[in-house]
Amino acid sequence: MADNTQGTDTPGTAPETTPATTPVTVPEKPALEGLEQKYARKWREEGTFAFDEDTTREQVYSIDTPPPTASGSLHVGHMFSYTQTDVIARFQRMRGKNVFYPLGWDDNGLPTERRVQNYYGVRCDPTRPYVEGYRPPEKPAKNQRDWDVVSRRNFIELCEELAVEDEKVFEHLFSTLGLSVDWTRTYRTIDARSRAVSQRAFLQDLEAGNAYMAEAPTLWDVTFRTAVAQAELEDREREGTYHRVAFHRPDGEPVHIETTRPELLPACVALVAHPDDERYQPLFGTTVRSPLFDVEVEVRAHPLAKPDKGSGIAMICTFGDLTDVTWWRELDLPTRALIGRDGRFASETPEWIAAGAPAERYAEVAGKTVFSAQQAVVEMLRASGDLAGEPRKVMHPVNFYEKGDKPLEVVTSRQWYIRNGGRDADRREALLGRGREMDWHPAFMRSRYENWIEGLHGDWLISRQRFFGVPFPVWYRLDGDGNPDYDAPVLPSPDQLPVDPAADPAPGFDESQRDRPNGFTGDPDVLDTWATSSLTPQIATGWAFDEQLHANTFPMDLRPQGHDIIRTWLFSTVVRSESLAGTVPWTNTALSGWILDPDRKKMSKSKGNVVVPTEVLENYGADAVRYWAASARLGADTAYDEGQMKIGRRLAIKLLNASKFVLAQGVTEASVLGAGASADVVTDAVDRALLAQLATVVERATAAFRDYEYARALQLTEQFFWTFTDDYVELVKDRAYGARGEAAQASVHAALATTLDALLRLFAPVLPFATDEVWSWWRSGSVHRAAWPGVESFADAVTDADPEVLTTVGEALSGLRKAKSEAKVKQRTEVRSATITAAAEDVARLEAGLGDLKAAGNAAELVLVAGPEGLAVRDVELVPAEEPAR
RNA sequence: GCGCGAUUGGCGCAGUGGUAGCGCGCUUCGUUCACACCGAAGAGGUCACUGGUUCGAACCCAGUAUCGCGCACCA
Repeated sequence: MADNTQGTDTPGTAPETTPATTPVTVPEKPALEGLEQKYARKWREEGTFAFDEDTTREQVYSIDTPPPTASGSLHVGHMFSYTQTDVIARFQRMRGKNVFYPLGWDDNGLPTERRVQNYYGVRCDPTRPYVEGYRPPEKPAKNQRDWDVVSRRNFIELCEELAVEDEKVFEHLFSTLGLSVDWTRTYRTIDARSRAVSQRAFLQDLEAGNAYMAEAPTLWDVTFRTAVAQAELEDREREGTYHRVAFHRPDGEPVHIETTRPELLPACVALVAHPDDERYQPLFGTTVRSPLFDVEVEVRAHPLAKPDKGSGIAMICTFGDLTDVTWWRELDLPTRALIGRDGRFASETPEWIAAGAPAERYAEVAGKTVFSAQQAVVEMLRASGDLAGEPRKVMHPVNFYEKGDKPLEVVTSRQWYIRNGGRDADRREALLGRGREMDWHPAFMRSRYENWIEGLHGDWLISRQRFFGVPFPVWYRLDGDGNPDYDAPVLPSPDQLPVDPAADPAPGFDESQRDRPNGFTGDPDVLDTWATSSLTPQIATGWAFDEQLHANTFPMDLRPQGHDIIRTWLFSTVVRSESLAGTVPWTNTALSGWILDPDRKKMSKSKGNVVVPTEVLENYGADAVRYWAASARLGADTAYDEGQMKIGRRLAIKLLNASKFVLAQGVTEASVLGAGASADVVTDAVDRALLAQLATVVERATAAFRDYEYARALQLTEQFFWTFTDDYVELVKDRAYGARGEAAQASVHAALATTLDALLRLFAPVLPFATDEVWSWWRSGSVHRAAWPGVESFADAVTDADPEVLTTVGEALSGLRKAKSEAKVKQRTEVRSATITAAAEDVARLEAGLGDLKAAGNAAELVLVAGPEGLAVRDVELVPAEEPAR
């Protein structure tokens, strides 16, 4: 990274307003309560996080925020991952970047479709005409059959209407949580612009040959009646039953195969065994006849067949699973498809099954579901004696649609695809290369991306036989018989987008010609939601709508997202950006972990263990919740832990109180080194040590933040903060009160003011509310538009400073406290005398801070002795409680 | 089967070559004028195991085990 550490030299952004010194006003009793509302409103009113359009690409840091499903439920996981992104955004803003931080709402897809249906009591039928000014029923009908049936356009309008309500709830949560998104820049994945971008991108991919239509075997969900893509698959262990079934050689000898899907016997096209399998080598090239249906099939060899599985020879059907598809394709086998889109066997007897007994047997399965057909076939096999032995149960993995609950079938259908490297080595390499171009946080997540690409079976199937979604912007001419011409689709021009081919007539046609011979028909399908979600960088940055904005924000700087959707959202976005722009969509990707239950299981609504985010915010405060989120590294699955929020809350309160103390000393902006005071004021070794430690913390925290290690930056800052309050502040109180003269006091004031100033900035990304509150007590503007701290402003004060002075004096103070603690007396008890032995260099350090040490330890006499041992406080003589202190 | 990650005090975690750290919890003490939504002090760990490299290993290398995840397998 070539970025500078300071960011203050980037003009036009993050202006630091430094008028005359702001008067200091500290509340009597600082508190966190109410800060969220106060500052969320203030930031919005003042446009604190507004993106400045008058900018250049170098000044911008743009974030491709995940659009939450607004119709979904609020979850603590939202607060977790969105906070992690916000912390990064705030850091970049303070470094002087013009942060482009829009937020979208994902309202395109099945969850929204279902919610709109149930909420309004309507159903979508894209063949219905659009009704101007349609209103849904007052109350949704109880029975689904009584629901209103509306056009796709009406359905989308209802969706947008409901989404507005849902989004308010999310926006309120995110706002209370302190997300510094630019609320004037929101989009919806179903709004007109997103649809236009999605359709335009598809058309561009089509023109470039990256999108194409093909008729091919496809994974099919019989419940949703739609094709599904590889990325939507999920393996589930299911019980299956192995059936040992006899095929018959011409000489009458049986060949036994084992199958979990005997019902597919009528769809059998071959048997296959491994080429090296001696048992079956004599059979390769010969034919056998299937039981019951008496269809002649070849015995073939293929290396994918596993000799140790079942009987070592498998029956290939069109299609039982994806392996069947592979064999079918590679061995160039015939197609004998029987299972339809409804998941039932074809009702007509297929032509490859002979009349007579075979056809009569087929009649037993015709029209049946897979389940019923299997029962019928097994019964017939038993009767014919072709079932060898008893079926036995096995557990085996089965492909499911991730949202479905019936196993997927393989059905041949005409679908749209986008090239994603699944069938094309060059493209695969290009996409792997893009993966290496991006910085992954954490880095090891890239292997998931690579695993996925290397395991792709085929191109990305993007058409869905659903009603709601972005329609394909495609029409087909119909010939004189009313058959569509798929080879030369009719396409809209870009300025017509978005279009709905179900409602809008094809260009050059009249609506009256719809579905008429020599007329046209609209493509009935909608795009996979990921086909639109994969374009969030284009949608958010104004691709095709605002070229200036797009040029200033794309490729984006950061994609934050969950690691569970690397294969879907992340990968598909890279695919689209590669084909549309020939570039990575972003240069960094940050993968958030999951929120786990205390028992280490992923939190989910179904388990009934969901915590309501608004209650958590109410109980602990936004800064505390953010502290919990920011304490977890990227990629780390994290237990839901309210204990961590308590710590965050304590830290935020402590920050308010410590700041109050510092400001009560008469410290003002003029005391801050670089802002008013000059370095030569800081004369005391303890003060110089504090600033030296601060310099180290600033440098290390900045480096950590730049590497997206915000949790480490927080930890460094926090640790320093506690040293500051527990040791430094205790040590210097005496001088701060002016007990040892004005020069000594001025030195403390400068150190206190400079440290407070830096701490507020360091904490600002994580604790935006408490820090801005303190900022308002003594500074103008918002800390969130102030520059990230650098060491330059106080570098002169730490030249040759020894940071160990504070550490060593602090250690000695601890020793005195321990003596009092062991004597079970009050910490304020006076020490008449004590001896401190330490290494020679530590004795020198103690001498440098002796005045502070005596004052803080309430010690009259401290004898310092140089020795070979480590630091030790001994011979502590305490003034008894009865004896009044001098 | 391939790949990735984790394994550190009761719990949650940091530490990536130089004398084991933080927070919670626990024990004891203390209402000191920033803070009782507090502070001080303390107890508690052979850093999963085995071997190797090194003057020196929680850290590097090889392997093992357990847990988690991703991908693949699906006859």
